[in-house]
Amino acid sequence: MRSRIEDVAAAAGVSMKTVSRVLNNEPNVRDITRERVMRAVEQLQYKPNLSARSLAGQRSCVVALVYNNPSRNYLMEIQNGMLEACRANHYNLVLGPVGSGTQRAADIKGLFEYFGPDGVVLIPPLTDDPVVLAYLQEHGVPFACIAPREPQNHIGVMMEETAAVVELVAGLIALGHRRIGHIKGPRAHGACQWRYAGYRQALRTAGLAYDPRLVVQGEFSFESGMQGANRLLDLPDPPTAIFAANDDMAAGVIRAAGERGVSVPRELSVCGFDDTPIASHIYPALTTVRQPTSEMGRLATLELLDRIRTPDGGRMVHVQHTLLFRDSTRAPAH
Amino acid sequence: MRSRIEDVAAAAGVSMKTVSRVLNNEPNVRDITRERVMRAVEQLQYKPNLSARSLAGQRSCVVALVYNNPSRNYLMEIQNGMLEACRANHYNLVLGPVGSGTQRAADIKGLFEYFGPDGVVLIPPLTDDPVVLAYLQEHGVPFACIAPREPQNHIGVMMEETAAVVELVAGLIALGHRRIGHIKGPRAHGACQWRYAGYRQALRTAGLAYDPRLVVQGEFSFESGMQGANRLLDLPDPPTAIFAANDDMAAGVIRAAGERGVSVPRELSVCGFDDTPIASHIYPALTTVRQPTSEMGRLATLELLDRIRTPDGGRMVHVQHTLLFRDSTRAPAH
DNA sequence: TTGTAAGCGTTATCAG
DNA sequence: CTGATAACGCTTACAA
Repeated sequence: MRSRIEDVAAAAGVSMKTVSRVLNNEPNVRDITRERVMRAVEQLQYKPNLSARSLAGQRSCVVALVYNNPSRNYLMEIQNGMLEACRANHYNLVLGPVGSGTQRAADIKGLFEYFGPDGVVLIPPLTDDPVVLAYLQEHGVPFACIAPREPQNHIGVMMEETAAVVELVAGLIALGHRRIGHIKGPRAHGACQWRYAGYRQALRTAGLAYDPRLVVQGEFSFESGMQGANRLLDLPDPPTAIFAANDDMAAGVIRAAGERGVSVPRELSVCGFDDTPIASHIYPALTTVRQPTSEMGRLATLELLDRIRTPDGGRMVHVQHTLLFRDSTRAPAH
Repeated sequence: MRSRIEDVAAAAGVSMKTVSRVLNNEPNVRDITRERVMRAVEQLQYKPNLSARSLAGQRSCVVALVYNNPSRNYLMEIQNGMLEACRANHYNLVLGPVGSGTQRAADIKGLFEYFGPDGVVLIPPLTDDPVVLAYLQEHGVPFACIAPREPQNHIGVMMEETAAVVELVAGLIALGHRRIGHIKGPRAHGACQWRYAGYRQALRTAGLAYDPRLVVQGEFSFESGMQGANRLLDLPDPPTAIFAANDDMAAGVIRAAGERGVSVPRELSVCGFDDTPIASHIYPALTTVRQPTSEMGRLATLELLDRIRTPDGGRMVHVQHTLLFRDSTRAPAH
């Protein structure tokens, strides 16, 4: 049979409460006592019963990852990072997919009624969702945001996306490109505004005029990348380079170019954002920006746990990007 | 405050135990009583407390997905399917990544000590892992397998992979291909033996000789697909078509061909297996076999829950494959 | 610094 | 068929 806290107490010659104090890192225990308890825990291979702990402690020891439509790869990376942080802190991770439209309010309500997570991590595009944010704030649920549009109001993790894109587009300009197209991400994603801002800023810095015809709206999907590319390449004066706001769309651009007989990178340079596996698996390999996504999941969870444990704990952490110039970009033809 | 079972009992004018009986679909409750209780549950918006239930009921209401190194897309699909089945049955899903080598025994032990899942779903390559299977059997833990090498001994889900590959390779032969290469998946994956068997069977049926030089070992990775393709294309008499045991390797084949100036599908036909997103996002789009992966996760979970609830419950479910002939295959050049 | 006793919200036992 | 009462293993008062 599995050992209980009572057995540990007996073995260490102390009371249950003292064992509980040691296990929860509470103060007011002498070091000697603490050690004695730890030894008993070791010997008996004691593992706390999570259900009992939750029931008595009126907390769930659960954090939820709440999401809606993210790219599978992105979600998987975030999830892995969160899992790591959860395990290290004896928390459990619950997945909280929510539907769209009116469904999402009901879904998040159900998640809380059922699992009662002690806190929540939000990823785009839900990071900026007013319905979800309102629910969490009203119910006083601690939450951490990944890549929110308004970082100053929240705790969580972010990357300087604008700066990253400025560097990326400046790289294209340095190669000699003067007409650079952009395929935007969906409006609901706050991050896409940062990426668009970086595109414009890079042009401005280089003294290049902004041509609105070179900017088209995408939806982050491969197909929307193809459509966007076709629109841009149909222009009387088409761009020599296209920056798509994510890798899936950039892959769509490469595919569309291939189908039109436009050679990448000889006749068209393409770059994306995220460095998902597809970026290095398509031909030619994609120039893109790498986010430390898994690390962002881990850090967001850490900040969330901080906030859970202390009312004003947690802050907005910044992580670094990495530019990856690969085979899909080159100096323009002439 | 959240309503408890006691409140429901009071509202319905019955005892707590009777409410519990109704909630757990236990027998020995009159229909009238049952209805009365249900109405009270509705009115009070009663939701059971999971921790209390686990503590008292000596079960965790948790099923674990135990995995090791699968493709991210595959894992994500399985996970989604499991999540659906778990939610529908008021079970919680816990992710159980395990390391390799000696680590995996410790990891799975830790998973059980910590979460005590009521059952486990195994996916390749862990489905066939003797260490993991031994642990589960010794501890009497119910488990379901996805795509196991020895389906007759387990409950879970499988697809007729051999038959699928026979159809696929027969398709290549029908196009006129006579020298067809194969890049195998890792040995630890039982499924790869089925795929290899299908390749050989299709050749045999068509009366084509088996040439061992046309079969190379891969590791399911994009890179190993590139390596395998290079080895096959370096042969004095290279194949006109290559069947890679999964899509990532097939994508690697296309990339390697591109880098050598070999045109796909004009000079080389390529096909994969799984229909992951990359299959439709690379250029040319990949001919492949679709598995209903998410559905497999869902079905495996249902069989597992059946087995958890009744000692001999659960069986090996078969699911259908779908052949997808796309742009990466064509009749050979001459 | 430590211990005692009373819950936490269910399910299981066993009696009606 | 139904109900009172004792677990389940832990934490939180409160006492010492």
